[in-house]
Amino acid sequence: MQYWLMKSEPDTFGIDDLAARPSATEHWDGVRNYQARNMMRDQMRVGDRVFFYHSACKTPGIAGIAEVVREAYADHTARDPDSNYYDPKASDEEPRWYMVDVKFVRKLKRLIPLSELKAHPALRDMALLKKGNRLSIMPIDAADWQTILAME
DNA sequence: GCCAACGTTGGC
DNA sequence: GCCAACGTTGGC
Repeated sequence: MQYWLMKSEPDTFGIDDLAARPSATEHWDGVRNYQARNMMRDQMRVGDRVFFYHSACKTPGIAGIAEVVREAYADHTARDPDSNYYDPKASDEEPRWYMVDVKFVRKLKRLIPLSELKAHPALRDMALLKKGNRLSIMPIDAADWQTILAME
């Protein structure tokens, strides 16, 4: 099993929104970065655990835990001209963009802010903390996962 | 295939 | 709202 971190803007879709969905499950549409897409499509498996990260907000940080419940399939928003994520180069034969389904597991006891992650010596090499990193999906080391859970 | 221009992300 | 970092696009 693999651990991941996925970013979302809480003003648009936060951990509470995921929890409120039917079956607490939502498809993770709108990924439009090839590196993120490839990880999602090629490596994410049912049962993988995900840190739900709140980005572009007042206090960015890790808000909760989710679980992958369906592996990559075509992101239909790429075929919808009315969607913000519409991509004219996507087709039914060549979807180009993919999404997975994730299910709410739980919120952390408190949001663990980015500032605390940065301050933790053991997390120095985490991809999330690398300068200029803008990937919306990234793998998390098992050791880092445990370190972060211990910060709750 | 290079690279300048442009758009986006996301912390602050 | 600013701006650094990065990805993508498209002319040549």
